[in-house]
Amino acid sequence: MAAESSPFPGRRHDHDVCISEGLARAEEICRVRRERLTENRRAVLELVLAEHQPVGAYDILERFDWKGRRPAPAQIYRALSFLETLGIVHRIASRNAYVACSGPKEGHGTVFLVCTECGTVAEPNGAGVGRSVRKLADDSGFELHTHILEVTGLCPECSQASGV
Amino acid sequence: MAAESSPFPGRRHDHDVCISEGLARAEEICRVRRERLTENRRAVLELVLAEHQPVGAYDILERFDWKGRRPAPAQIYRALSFLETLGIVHRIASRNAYVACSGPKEGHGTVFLVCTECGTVAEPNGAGVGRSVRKLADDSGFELHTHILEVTGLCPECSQASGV
DNA sequence: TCGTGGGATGATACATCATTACGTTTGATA
DNA sequence: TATCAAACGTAATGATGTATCATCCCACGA
Repeated sequence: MAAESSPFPGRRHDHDVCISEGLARAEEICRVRRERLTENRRAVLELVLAEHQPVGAYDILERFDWKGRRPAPAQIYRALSFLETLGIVHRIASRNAYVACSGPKEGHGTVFLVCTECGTVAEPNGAGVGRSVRKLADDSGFELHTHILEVTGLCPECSQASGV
Repeated sequence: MAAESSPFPGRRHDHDVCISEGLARAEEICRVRRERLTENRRAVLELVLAEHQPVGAYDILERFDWKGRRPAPAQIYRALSFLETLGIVHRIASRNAYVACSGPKEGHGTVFLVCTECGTVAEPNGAGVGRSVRKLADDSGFELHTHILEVTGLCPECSQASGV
């Protein structure tokens, strides 16, 4: 049952759906916020959506073939920070890399499970952890603004594979 | 009462004690593990201990005046990673910076409260959060290895100052 | 005391990640 | 269609982190 509610994508999930849903969400958010999902931003988002692993900015740069040209780093970083403000891309600080948000849930963008074997990143529901963090902050007299939790270990599939 | 158990150093705490205790702990750990706290490592540790704020590797490099010479980055990074394996220095990934460990507690090295105003970093007892994280991992079928929680906000003093 | 072997250092170069600056283009809207 | 802010193109630079390899130093055993 844990597996059914697992935030990890199955081995054979239809990844095209992830991509099209991600793009659709981006378009929707832009529509609501009256922002522009330009060609550049959309192209970067597609490259981030292409995998469930975190991607480095320079990886994106290398894969970025836009009408034969290759843009400068600034262009990638501009798109990435825009997508971050939209909340559809998150930065994994411990890896200097970026992942597409797997969907708007509670605790969204605050907890990441990073598999050290296959690199896959999942965003579980962080509500429980969020409560612990608020309690911790209160007890310490700390006025909480944001928190990021990065967990490393083995995803269900790699855990199985490495001999349970 | 929360204030009394606050993990934050008081405004006028005796910082020399922090430094000497930090060095003493490092010596003790090295003695037990049969490692060498060389001049280089000790000097880097002293510079990290000098503040309760995270320090960048290149900040350390600038302040590093060793017999008139200035070492190369690698030397600082080598000392830092050694001190990290000892568990007396932690890396704050979101800031690419390093802080001295405030002491061996439960949940040690996994939760950091970072004040965005004064930069002070505290390590509260992370036991409660640790339990939430384990539960979260279990529910997701994730085999947990490590976790790092970085919380940003205002420390008690800055929170007071900014008008409660 | 002397040799020896492994860990630590010194130094150079390089790799990776991210931002600044500035002129040009584009697109919404008045 | 005139205007202006936002986004882009490009170059340069800054900030952070590693690789490599020769040399040095120290614990330890002969």
